[in-house]
Amino acid sequence: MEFEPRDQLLQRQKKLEEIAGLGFDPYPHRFAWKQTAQEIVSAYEQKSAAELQETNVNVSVAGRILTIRLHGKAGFAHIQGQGQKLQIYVKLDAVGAAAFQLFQLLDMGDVIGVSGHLFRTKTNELTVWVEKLTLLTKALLPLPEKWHGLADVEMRYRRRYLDLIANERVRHIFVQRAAIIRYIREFFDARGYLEVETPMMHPILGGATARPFITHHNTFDVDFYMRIAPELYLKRLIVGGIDRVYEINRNFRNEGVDAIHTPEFTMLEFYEAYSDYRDLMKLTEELFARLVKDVSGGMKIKYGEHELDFSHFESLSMREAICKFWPANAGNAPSIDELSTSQGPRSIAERYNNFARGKRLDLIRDLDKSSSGELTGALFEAVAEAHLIQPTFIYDFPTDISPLSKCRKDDPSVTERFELFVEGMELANGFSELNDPADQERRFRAQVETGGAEVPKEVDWDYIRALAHGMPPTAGEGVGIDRLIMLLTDSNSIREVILFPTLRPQKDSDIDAAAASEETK
RNA sequence: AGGGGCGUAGCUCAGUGGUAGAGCAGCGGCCUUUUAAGCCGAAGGUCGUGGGUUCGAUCCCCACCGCCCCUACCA
Repeated sequence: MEFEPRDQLLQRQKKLEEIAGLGFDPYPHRFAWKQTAQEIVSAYEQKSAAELQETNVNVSVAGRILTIRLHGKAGFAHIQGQGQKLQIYVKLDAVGAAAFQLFQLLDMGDVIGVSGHLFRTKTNELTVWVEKLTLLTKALLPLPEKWHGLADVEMRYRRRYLDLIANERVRHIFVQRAAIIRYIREFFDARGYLEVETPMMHPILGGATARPFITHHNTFDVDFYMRIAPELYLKRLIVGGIDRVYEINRNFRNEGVDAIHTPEFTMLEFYEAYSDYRDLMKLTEELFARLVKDVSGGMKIKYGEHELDFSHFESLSMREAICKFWPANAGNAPSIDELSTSQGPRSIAERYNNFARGKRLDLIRDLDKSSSGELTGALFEAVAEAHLIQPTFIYDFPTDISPLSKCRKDDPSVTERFELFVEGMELANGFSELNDPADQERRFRAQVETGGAEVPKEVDWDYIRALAHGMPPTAGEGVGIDRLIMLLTDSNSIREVILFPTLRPQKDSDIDAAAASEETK
């Protein structure tokens, strides 16, 4: 072991030997606790000093020492178990000479168990009057600073264990994350959905447009793609008669990393037979409203500077959104009719680019190479997306950017597809699933011809075959769980809601030193 | 990928073209109801790495490494 701070490590190793020398086991195997700190606090925090004295509540509780205040022949400490802090009072007279000697050798970070009774101090803090003190684990490295906690963002992510000990909010976020996901499961289970797990390693790319991670299977001697979406497998299950199905699991996309993107992220995907995208919009509104209520108690949540109101969801077609948020001074505002013509989006994009050049905004690129559907999508992103702060459904996505969605009967240039935006962030994407195998084959072929790293190299014939066996009319949706949790926990980065976010692997001094000591063995 | 910012003691942070400081943690001592405990004492640093400018660089310049923010791609 060659960790920093070297002097404190050595000091603690010395104490460890002293403790062992006194006959105490520094790493015992178990501790017969009777209560958690949480149980003690919730049961007795309302009890007065007199009540505690009368009932003489005996407790046995374990936790990590966060602070120590030694006063000669007595001392206070706070221990923390399951996120709950609890003060203990250790007095020479009460624990005896040997245990007090042990107490004096303890450091912040050590894990201990204490038995005794509850009382209140002069300042009325609920405290354990320790009668028996047991060391449960000696910590050889110190905790971060007790008042400011751990602030260095990089170290918070790399050594999440310290972040969790030092920063209460971090623990709370992951408790909430678990509760939110549990709630989602209950929501779908109650509606007759079956939760499944489908492959993470795919022989053919599909279900989304994204650059994949590629891995290799030795025995088969073939490459697999880490999945970018479970979509095509879940729809095979719809063909197989699992009429309501969902999966909550990781997707992997080999793309940019920023506040709302990370290479592995958690996605909820769900599919229900005999419904269409309108049904899913209703379901989505209900799910989100319930989650918000569960977390906040009301229909509103605070996110950064904004107050987000989930009691009402705005709803706009993509073309409407472009018209609505068309910037002033950007020339003639487009109309729905103009956007619906075959050359409309192109001339509108030109108008936008002329405006953007003057404002030094980013241009819509590849005007000549793009289809009118692609340009409509690009216009939406350029003009409207950032304005969608309050919960807003955008629907009627262009067909050529929606290869898995059903077209509208009255307008084949758009599909029965929607996305939910909050805080300018895409949170959900759902549509009436394309179930015409011939149409699906045409669109897959078109994709393969287009080419590109984010597009499948071959047609997924087994998926087409599944559709040929008949997939009932079905609606399906994906929800970015991490982003949802960002919103519900008022977190400004996706890395705040992922326990061990993907970071560049480190060559830190600790690792180097450890490696060095490995070599010298 | 482009632009901006940051990197100083184990942690949280000051600071300066003349080789560096505080608080906490750690160490020695005092203290039997403290709570960011207190008091006394001592210790702790190749100022991210490598170049350059300079009599002299932690500070100015360049490159690199890492992280953060914004923009672009993407969910």
